[in-house]
Amino acid sequence: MAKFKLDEIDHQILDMLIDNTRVPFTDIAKKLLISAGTVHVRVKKMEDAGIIKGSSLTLDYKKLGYSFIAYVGVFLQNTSQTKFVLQRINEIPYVTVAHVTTGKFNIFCKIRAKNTEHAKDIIFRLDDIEGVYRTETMISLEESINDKRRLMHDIFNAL
Amino acid sequence: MAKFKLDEIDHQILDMLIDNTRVPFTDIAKKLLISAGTVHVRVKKMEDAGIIKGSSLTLDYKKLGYSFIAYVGVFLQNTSQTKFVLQRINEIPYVTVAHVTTGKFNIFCKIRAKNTEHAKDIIFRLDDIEGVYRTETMISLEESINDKRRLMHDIFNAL
DNA sequence: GGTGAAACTTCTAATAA
DNA sequence: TTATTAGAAGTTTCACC
Repeated sequence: MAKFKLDEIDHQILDMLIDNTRVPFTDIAKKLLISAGTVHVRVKKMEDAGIIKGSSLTLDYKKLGYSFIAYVGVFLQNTSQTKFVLQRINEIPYVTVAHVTTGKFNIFCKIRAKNTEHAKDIIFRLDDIEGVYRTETMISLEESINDKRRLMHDIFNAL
Repeated sequence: MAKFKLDEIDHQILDMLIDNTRVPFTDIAKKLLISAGTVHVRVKKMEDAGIIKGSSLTLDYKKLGYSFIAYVGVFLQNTSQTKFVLQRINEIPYVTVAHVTTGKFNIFCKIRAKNTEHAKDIIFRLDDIEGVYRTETMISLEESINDKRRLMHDIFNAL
């Protein structure tokens, strides 16, 4: 795959879309003083290149009754089981993301649950996976998400 | 704020939008055998209720040159400094999310960097924050993101 | 609540520059 | 590559169930 080079216009388009994917292309065009057709072509190109992988809603999980977040470090009996255990972990929908990591833990994952009771069930389920030696849980008392826009701004200035 | 109750139609609408926020309301309407106007009204209601907080692009950070992910546990000299340190941490755009946690660390955050060199700079910057005693880094060797759709499916069936 | 149609806005692809 | 254009498609409102 050829390396895709984004220019300033592309950056600005992404910048406008990153916080609201439903911004009309005509609005973007007006702001950037280009035509809506150009916006369309460029977005399509970025999609084709895989830079834009998709779009998603940001939901308020608290309002949906899922206010519990924790990180769970997983110790394996043997690192050769990593792939297998990772697959089992990914079968649990309440695990939002899992990482194979260096350092203390072999696998490290984030879970989203209704409450402590529910979290307990999820953690027990993780503990029960064949090859898992033990787990260690860190409960999130407060989550502070950084604006994607700021990272993007930095990415663009650094590129 | 009055508790907002989602019904089956709302779930289905969210289910269609969660993976692609630009799905036309007319498509959703057709699939759910309702009118496009109804879809519009319901989405607006969920936005007003704050269930839908926004929408965002999913970008391929690797393709943008940011292939390094790590989790950094932060030890504070004193927990009274939590708020202050959290604010300093959030000023770093490469920190995508930070949590105040129970357990080993006081604060726990995820960083996204270009490479190890860049990550080093970020971690040093974290170390340099006033009130930070020391940090502990776990490098992600492999990230496996779980489909939001699956969590949502479970949330809806549980509600 | 929901509908369906009208009025308005946006998208998209073809063509031209 | 980008702009223009025009028909297709989507959004949004509103009178009426």
